[in-house]
Amino acid sequence: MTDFLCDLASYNVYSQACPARLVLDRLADKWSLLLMDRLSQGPVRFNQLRRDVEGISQKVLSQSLKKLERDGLIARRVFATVPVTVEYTLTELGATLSDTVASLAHWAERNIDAVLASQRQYDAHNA
Amino acid sequence: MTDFLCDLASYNVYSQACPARLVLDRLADKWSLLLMDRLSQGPVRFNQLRRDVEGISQKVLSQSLKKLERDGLIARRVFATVPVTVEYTLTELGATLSDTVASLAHWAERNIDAVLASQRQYDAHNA
DNA sequence: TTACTTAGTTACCTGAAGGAAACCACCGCC
DNA sequence: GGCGGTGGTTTCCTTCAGGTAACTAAGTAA
Repeated sequence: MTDFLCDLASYNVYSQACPARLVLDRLADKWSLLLMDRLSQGPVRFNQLRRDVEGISQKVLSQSLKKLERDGLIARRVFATVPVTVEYTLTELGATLSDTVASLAHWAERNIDAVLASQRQYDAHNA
Repeated sequence: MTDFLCDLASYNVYSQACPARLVLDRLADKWSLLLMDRLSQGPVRFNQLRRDVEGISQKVLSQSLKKLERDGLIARRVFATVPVTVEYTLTELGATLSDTVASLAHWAERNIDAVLASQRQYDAHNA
């Protein structure tokens, strides 16, 4: 079994050692995709993100942003205003990912009804 | 702040109540994306999946497949062979998602080096 | 002087995800 | 009779992501 995804780099996402799994794992948390999607619309400040992405706590927002920044997907810029302003933007690298992220979120939006219907049917069948 | 993703359905992915978050959360576990990607290449049996997707345990594989089936993304077919054969395939709904999933995994593969480099730089800077 | 804003950090706690290992039934093979 | 393969379930345990709440610090406005 081979996979086109990893052949060129002689990696295999299905392999435990494949570093691409790190990327997948990073995005596979509760908030990263949502934050990436929000930032794809333009620069946003910390508290604005916190208000926009409902339900995220200050701590987790801070942690998530740090991880995304460490991965080079977003950039953090501090402005010496009063009070201090911190602006987050997608990097070029992050921007290359945003289309995919958007299409994922877009898919969720378009197909949520089908998914919910399937869940109801499944639950009814196994009741 | 509005989002093109949810406007038509009067949903908002950033809203806690948006059901699309359910989909995002479902995919945001350790194995779902990997399993979807593996199944996008064609039908696979249980133990074949287990062998291919390195590191997944029998229990978690079983659980993940059930959830994906419940969501209508994959189908389970039992063949009365000896020993019994169980084959998993993407549904039509699942197939519409596989392109996006593949592009996400593909992105990870192409850009893993940039991500790892960014991590090293970040860690060096904050040492 | 009190309160509010900015952007965080820290401590504590809990639930759920996931790993390990054993167990099940069925059957073929040798 | 014991081993291997099929496809699971169950139990137990641990880890960690994430939630809550309090705290910091600097400055502004009432």
